[in-house]
Amino acid sequence: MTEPAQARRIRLLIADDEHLIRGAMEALLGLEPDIEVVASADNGVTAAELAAATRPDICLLDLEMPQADGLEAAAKILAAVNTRVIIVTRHARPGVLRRALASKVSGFVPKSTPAQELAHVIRDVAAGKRYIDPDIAAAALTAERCPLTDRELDALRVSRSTTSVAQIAQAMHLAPGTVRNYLSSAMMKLNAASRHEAADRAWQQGWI
Amino acid sequence: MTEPAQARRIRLLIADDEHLIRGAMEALLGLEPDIEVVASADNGVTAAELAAATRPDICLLDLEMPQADGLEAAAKILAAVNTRVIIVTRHARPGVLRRALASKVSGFVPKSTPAQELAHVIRDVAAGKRYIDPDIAAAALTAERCPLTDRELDALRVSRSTTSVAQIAQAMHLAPGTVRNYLSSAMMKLNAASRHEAADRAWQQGWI
DNA sequence: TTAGGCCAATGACATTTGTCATGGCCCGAC
DNA sequence: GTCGGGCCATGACAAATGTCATTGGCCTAA
Repeated sequence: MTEPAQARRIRLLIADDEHLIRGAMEALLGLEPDIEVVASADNGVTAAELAAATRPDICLLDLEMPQADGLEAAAKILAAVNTRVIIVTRHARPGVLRRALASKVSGFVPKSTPAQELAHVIRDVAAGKRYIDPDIAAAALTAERCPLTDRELDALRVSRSTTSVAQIAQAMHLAPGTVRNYLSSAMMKLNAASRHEAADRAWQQGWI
Repeated sequence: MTEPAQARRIRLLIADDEHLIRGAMEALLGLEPDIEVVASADNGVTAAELAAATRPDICLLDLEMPQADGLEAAAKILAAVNTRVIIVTRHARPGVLRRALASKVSGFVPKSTPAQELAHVIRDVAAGKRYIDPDIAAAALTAERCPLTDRELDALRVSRSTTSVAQIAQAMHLAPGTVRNYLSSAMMKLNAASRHEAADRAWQQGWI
């Protein structure tokens, strides 16, 4: 072999909207001898563009980002580029992990992970393994599966950004009464006392 | 002088609830020759305890922390220890800056600050200066002053954590109708269509 | 084919909200 | 002093909200 082990470094893309954190991760991970940061973005859209342009081995995506969140970006990237995705998140809502895994994400870690361990995870994933933070996995497994129907989820989603039932109905092209029914049944299933509470709860669980 | 300039390093306390970020800041700032990280905490209460124990020159406090947030911790620390406080925050709500300055905080920066610049800020503050992020300052100055009365703010505060007016009324020891009036007038002043919207808006502005 | 689930809609209903008019209290201006 | 004006508090009223029962179309699995 003419090529030492060092020569084939892990090419890494980092996406996080907070400059301080992104910079810190770049600096700390760049310090590792076998990791090379080849791109960094502050939102999901440019992350996808840069991934297409630089074809990194691993993409480290923050879940909470403007324009396109980590999951949307992951979907776009994985469809276009042969790479692996690790999602980093602040609040690990159980349902999100389920959706992340469904879209072929390879790693899922909270921001409470020490940088040292994050480097380990990156190496593991680069080697073809998967890594899911044990706490998040446990939470996702103990968490009950979503009891809501598609339209109920839709209604809750829309209700998060609107005030009146009339607006929700208009946005969904439905009769107001129908919307109230969906919201009502969702509230019953989640035993919430108002649609806001229901929407909150569904969001906390990562269902919307 | 037998003591070189290097010998008197800036003693720094870091408090942030996210391990990844805290670790990154410790590592990056500790790399600076004139800065020494002497303590780190993951919540406001232990931050205050450590500040009392280690008496750092500068305390770098995240605004969003469990147990006690950055402002509460700052108040406790400044009352007990002769030190300076820099607040780091994710979402810079205008009103919070006002309150921070009222409690003698010396610096206020968003998490979008590059680490390099953060080091500058630390040095400036250590030298007795103040530093306020220009964007946040501008937002705080252009932001209208709170038009709400004390009771209205109380009602909004409580309404964030309760569902029904009846509960709010009980918590405030008022008749339900009175509470609805406060909420109503607050909604009018903030032209919101529901109390949740009003409470959200007031929170966004940093009034509660 | 039949039963069951989801979707969509409607009408009646009790409750909860938000709005409004009103009155007492205190304080500063004239 | 007394006259507004702001804040606090209340109850009455109309509108929006959530609940419930019911209907029908559609699709899927047994």
